[in-house]
Amino acid sequence: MSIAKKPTIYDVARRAGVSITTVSRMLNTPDKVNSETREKVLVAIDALSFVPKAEARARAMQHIERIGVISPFFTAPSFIQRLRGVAATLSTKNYELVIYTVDSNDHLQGYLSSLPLTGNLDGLIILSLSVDDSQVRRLIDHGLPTVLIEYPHPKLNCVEIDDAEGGYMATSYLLGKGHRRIAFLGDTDLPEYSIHPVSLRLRGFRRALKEARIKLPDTFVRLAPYSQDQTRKVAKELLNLPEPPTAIFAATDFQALGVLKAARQLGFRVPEQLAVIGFDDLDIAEYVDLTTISQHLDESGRLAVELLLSQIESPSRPPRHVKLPLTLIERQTV
Amino acid sequence: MSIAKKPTIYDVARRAGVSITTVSRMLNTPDKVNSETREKVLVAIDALSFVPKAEARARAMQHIERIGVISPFFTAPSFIQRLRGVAATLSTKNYELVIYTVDSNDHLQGYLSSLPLTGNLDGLIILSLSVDDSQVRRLIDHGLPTVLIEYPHPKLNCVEIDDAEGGYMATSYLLGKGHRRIAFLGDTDLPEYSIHPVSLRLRGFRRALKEARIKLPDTFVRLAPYSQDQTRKVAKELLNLPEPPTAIFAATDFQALGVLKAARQLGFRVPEQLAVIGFDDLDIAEYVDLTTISQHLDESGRLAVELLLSQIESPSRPPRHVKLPLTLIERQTV
DNA sequence: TGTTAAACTGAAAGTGCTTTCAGTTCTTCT
DNA sequence: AGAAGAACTGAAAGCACTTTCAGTTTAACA
Repeated sequence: MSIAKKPTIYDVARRAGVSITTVSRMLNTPDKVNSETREKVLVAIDALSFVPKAEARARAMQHIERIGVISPFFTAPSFIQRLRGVAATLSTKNYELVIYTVDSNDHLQGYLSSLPLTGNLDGLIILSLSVDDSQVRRLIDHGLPTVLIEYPHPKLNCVEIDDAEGGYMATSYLLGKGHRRIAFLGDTDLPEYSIHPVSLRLRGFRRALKEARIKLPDTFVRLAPYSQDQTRKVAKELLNLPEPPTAIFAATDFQALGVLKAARQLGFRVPEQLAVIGFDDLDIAEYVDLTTISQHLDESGRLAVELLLSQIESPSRPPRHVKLPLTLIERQTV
Repeated sequence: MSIAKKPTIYDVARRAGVSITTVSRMLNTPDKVNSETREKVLVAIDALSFVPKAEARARAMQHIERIGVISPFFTAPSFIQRLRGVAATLSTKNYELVIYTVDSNDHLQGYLSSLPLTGNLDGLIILSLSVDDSQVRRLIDHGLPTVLIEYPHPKLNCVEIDDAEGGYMATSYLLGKGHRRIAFLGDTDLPEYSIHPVSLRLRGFRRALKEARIKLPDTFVRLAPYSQDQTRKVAKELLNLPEPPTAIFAATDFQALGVLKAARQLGFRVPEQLAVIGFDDLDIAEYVDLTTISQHLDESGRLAVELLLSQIESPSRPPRHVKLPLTLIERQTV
């Protein structure tokens, strides 16, 4: 063994008979180099067992091309669909996507305090999680561009959803179809700290009924844990009431599915005997012909990435808040 | 207020009224700097809350364990469910999860050549993508522990699915229920390079029929692009045949959904007039009561992570191949 | 007071890599 | 065959620091 000098791209370039530029390109944007050249370089790299020095790279690159997403542990399909929008947009941009899933507030806390410091993120997207003022301060102080989805904050970029309006829309639609006995089925997965989207949807629901001067029996507002079984159980209770509702507004599509199944099992015909409207417009909604409020989940992810990138480019830009329009998707369950 | 740029030693030097050299020395060999100067520099550093960039990054990079997942651009729900298994398992392990989505073979090629070098990865999971020998060689040469899901390779750890067997199981089940006119509906999303899982499922299907001495009309094997519309269209063609099948084996749950919808639209009662069996056992399958072959998608992700971690711990261990058992889930569509 | 060595300091030359920009080659279309 | 473009490639200019080396100061001593 001779003097073990670490090979650099210069060595690789010389050996491969190309310029260092080409070697670098081969490493970073391989699709922009001819496959023959690529092969040559690869051979040289392997022969020298060359490893690019991370530190030098970091220096030369003004940004690291990594963006992080903090998401609740993704069992909920809506998170995934948002994430898909993020991934789709990012994949064309040559950014690395790092996923941090959190299952508790503590966990989130932890990420929020360490992530800005380690400094190897160009930007951060926080999905369906609420952050408090002090955490926001830290993010801003450390200059980590951030965008929030679903739980807005005045000092940061946000993609907001007008949940109350959505609840109002759904309810008005049901009202317009002549329903007067309308029930609400939401979930109980309440984050203790901030306003839960489902609560806002309920608020919109209440407002619509109030404006239509329809009194709402207490028994018509039900919350069930976010699971199929529980939802089905509660839906059945609703349908077994002496005077059951003629329509149910489920706060999420996922729960609408539970309602639909309960209805089927109890022999209610949809939409003739029971109308069901959901909220989200998950992929599944289309398969099961669920009428729902679309909140353009994929789009929200896309938008978040765009906000983030533009913030990364011009860090001094004031934060933007974008509210995605909600759309009523008429299908077969109302 | 906006603190845009991170400070560099130039900023510190200017502020302290010294040269960058001095700042650097102050940082690295403080004892070689006059204590007054030292004080000045220190003040400037604090004022700007300066952190040497590259160093911070290098440090951060060293201590964080990262594992990467290369996945086809995830529109298919099955990828997502596998990914979920990966994320779930990793979240307890204090690893960073980096996602690379690819949309073409070139793209994959690119990642495979650069990731082992610049990726800074401790391990790699390749999801539903086939890699050729030379790429495998490189992964091994560079000592990047890797596990493959769905497309196996002898030299690497793999989580395999016995697709042919699954096709056989599904078909036998249908046969057992008395069906004799059984059609197959697969997708056409064939990767040019290797054996497509759907082809294997078809193979199992054919074998089961052959063993039962049932002749299979050519019209009963259909391929549709992986989309709801297309699938529905093809399913309808099948059902509009003069002698339509009494059962359809859909190569994926996603397509089974299309079949179900087509059946509903054409007024076929399921399972009385048409039995449908899928493959995958997506979450949705349960909601729609689809009878299907479960390939334990979440579990495959979990397993992959475990194989990977154990390989990271003992790099010299020979590659393992694990075949997850398939399970027939009886629900309401057969 | 003049020397001289010790203690500092800053300009400039690396460090290993990325990226811009202009030039070269290869296609394709007319 | 020629023109217009697309696809590649390399020279050179960074990036954020570290290090060398040639000065300046300062201190100390005769």
